[in-house]
Amino acid sequence: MMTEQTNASRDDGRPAHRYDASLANAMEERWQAWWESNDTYRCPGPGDADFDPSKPKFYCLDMFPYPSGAGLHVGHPEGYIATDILSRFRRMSGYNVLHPMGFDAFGLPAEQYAVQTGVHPRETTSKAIDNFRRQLKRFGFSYDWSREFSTIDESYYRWTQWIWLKAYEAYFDRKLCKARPIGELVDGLENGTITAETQDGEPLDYAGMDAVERRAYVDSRRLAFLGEQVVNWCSQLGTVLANEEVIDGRSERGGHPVLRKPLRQWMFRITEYADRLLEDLDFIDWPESTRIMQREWIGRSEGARVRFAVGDDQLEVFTTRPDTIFGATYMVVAPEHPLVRKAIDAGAPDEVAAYVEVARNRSDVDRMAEVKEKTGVFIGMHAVNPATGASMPVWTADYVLMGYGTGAIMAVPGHDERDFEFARAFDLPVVQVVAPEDGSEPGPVADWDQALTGNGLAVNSSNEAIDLDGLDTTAAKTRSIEWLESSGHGRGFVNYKLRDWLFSRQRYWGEPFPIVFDEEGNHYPVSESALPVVLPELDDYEPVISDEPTPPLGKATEWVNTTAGEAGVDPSLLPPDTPVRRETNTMPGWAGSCWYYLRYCDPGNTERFISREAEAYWLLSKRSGDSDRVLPRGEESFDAKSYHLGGVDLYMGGAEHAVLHLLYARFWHKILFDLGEISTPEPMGRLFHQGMITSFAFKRGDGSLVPVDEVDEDGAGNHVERATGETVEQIVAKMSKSLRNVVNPDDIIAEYGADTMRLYEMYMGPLEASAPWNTRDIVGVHRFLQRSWRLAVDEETGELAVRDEPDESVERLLHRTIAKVGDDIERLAFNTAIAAMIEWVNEATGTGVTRDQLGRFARLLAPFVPHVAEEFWSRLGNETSVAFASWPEHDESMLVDDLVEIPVQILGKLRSKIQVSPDADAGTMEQAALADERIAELIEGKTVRKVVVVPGRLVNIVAN
RNA sequence: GGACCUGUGGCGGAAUUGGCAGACGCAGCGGACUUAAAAUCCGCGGUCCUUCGGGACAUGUGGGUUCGAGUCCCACCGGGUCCA
Repeated sequence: MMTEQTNASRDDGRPAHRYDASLANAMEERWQAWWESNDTYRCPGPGDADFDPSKPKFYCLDMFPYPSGAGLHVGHPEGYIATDILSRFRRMSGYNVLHPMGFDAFGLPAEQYAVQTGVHPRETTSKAIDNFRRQLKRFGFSYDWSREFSTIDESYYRWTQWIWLKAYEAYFDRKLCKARPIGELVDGLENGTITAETQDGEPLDYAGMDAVERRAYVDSRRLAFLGEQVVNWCSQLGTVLANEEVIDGRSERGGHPVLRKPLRQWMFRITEYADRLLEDLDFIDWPESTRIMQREWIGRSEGARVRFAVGDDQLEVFTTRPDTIFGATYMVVAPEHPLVRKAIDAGAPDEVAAYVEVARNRSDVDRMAEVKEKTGVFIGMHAVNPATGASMPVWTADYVLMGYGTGAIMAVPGHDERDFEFARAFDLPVVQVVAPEDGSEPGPVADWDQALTGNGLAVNSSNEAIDLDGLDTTAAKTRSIEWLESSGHGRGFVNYKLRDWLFSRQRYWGEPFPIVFDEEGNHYPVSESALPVVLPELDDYEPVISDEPTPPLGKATEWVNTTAGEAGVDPSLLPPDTPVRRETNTMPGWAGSCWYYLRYCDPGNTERFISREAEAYWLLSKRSGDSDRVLPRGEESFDAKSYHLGGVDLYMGGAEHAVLHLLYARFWHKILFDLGEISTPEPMGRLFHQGMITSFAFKRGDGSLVPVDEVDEDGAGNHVERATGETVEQIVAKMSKSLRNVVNPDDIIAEYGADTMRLYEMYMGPLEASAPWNTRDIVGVHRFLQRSWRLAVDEETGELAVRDEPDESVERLLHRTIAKVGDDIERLAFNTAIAAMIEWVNEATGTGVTRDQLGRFARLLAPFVPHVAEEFWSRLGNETSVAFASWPEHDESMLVDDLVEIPVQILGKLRSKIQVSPDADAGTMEQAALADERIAELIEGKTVRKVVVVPGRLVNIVAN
């Protein structure tokens, strides 16, 4: 099948056929070309002539990369190598393996780079993609490149727009707890089966609304809706940012200041899905840490909303402790709260306005942090506590955030730590309304040095209408909510930290929204048949730096100002000649990555975003057995007992996406599931985060960093800065340009070959752990490949060199190795799998192997080092790729030795060893142990109190 | 401040269920081959003591459970991540 490899031309005196960098590189490139010309890794799916539906499926997905101009660094491929090993292993075990790759190419960095260089982002992006693809291919990954796409492809973002339209044309039915077409809401409202309500669940009078109000109401219920929100406007980036993208009051990317201002923006009603996003976390095989992060992000808390009278106004608060309402002694509102503005307008002291001005410029993080000094100011108003009738002062303080709950709290200083500290700082009254559960006596409140925050029994909590005294906290909460509801002072309420998802960006390099506005400002969808709405060409895509958001797409005036017919609005919605303005915002960078895993199943489909057949095959997996593929679709509820919730069998990627990307993708997936477009409620059944590859860096005595290439190591293991001769401390740090400790995979491959590089990254340690890159160590796995090569090939002649009869112990160990490597791959424990193969090669070195043994070894190697494996496989006379050879079998009886060595302990300390048959019973082992010469000597004159025997493991004699 | 993860030779790490701690690799040392070196092959290798049989101490520190603890429990110290 392939021509013979030779290195005969070299003149360095080394054997002509030694496995070294030049031989590895030549061989790897030769096999990569062969795979490409034979479509070796093309993966047929439903609808393809050569698709075999009888095989089980395995969908193995990497988080696709954002192709930066800098190219790959050695940290990138770690996860890709791991998934490639598992994909190859599954392929050899008889699975249809879907293992795709593509590029997440819209987004801010490309646009910023384009603005800097003046080159169109499409050009720079496609160059970066070409470079990434070249680098990835050089690793010999078994991706089906025929399925590759980028999120910037029109044939892809057409469907991104289509999915957005689906959300636009849907609402969330709170009774069914799922998305339904918006038409069902309109019908229900018209015939009275659905009651209109606010976002917070307060009823609205739909019948009493005029046509404009009705339209506004229905529009407000869409899953993708236009909301007026206080947004994070970053004038330097020229865009608004999601809360998640703002850290410490600055943009996550670039660290530019962010201004808060109200703006009409496209939003996603992700809050409606809060409970389902929370509940389904229990059923997916994800790292616990990631599920915890998502739970905390969603931040569900049960409690009550309570209304307090403030003069003629009402002040509504959210509290998780409605049972402590009798202990509320003052109120606190966020500095941004409308009541503060009102107080200032009504002539509050100047210090109120001054305080608001200062607080406004502090970041949420600073404000939430436990600071020594509590700050705040009385705004000159009083609220009435509905439980006690007491008049309570209203303060404003920055420890209350406008973004959480209602931006106002009732302060219960006796039972809340921050309220307590605030009350002490400003000499506000403290009242005890909860007694400790254990019956202890906390003494008079004046002597307390901290709040009593735990659960307990209610005290001092009764009036004519309600008596909580003696109830435990849980019962008191329930009782107090009943009273709030019956008395009209409030109601039970579940609050979430999760906010609705701001989905508009004032950027050029993103997906346009398929929507237009008429002259009254009403919005109309572009019909499906008119998709995609293509991003117009612009000569000048620079953002307008201004405090007023001005999307660059506004500059494409001919594109923006069009007619309904031209834009593709359904004529039944709007006459074709109606003048309309296109939406000039674009979608954020997250959009394309929300559903790309679906598209890989059927990337060329022009009729649907994914065919139902492809989706059913690749995404729906039963918990056991694979024959029955009937879909639980339609009105039936999803049967979580029979099916995995998610379709992707393994999703590999960094933990930095634990919340945003993974939450957004789950949300989109659930919308599509509710609308019957796909058949699983979760996108990713199993998630795994590979660790980070770090790098050594060096620190001077004063803490400053020394570039890695300016440090030498002396013989004694000390590190010395070359320029000064001073000893520096070695530390482990993230790879970064400034530390000059970045390693480029191209260099490593040139020096050792891709197989060695793959092996090294997997041998560094457990996949989930971070480990420092150490180029010095690579030679170890390279030598392993050299020894493996020498087992098979005569280094002088290049001929296959095998023996005729197998060596007994080499054969025995090979069976063990096959068993261990298979097990280890299943557990993603590639480091120990490699160690096992090294042990076998060391055992066989000097002894030699047979053709048959080499064939099995080649198949063991195939997932890890596909090029070397393919070479061995081919030299053994096989015509087809080792990628589809079956995984070698092992004989269980070969795993058992005739005799095993058993440690014998006295009082838990190792004293001797005995040889017994592996299935020896406890009695036999005890006898053998006591009969052992050395043991007999040691227990001489002592009483044997007990003998612990673990058959096959050890004997422990308790004697004294 | 809280939650979770983590700590094993000079270094990366192994020990899958409580059962011989340190697999495998790097670096180091010794030997073979070589005029020499590289490469390769073989061997040694936690620390301390030793009469060379072995013994004592060892998985961040201190306690506990157990015949037996790197592994389980409690407290503390250091590192990391997330939340506040």
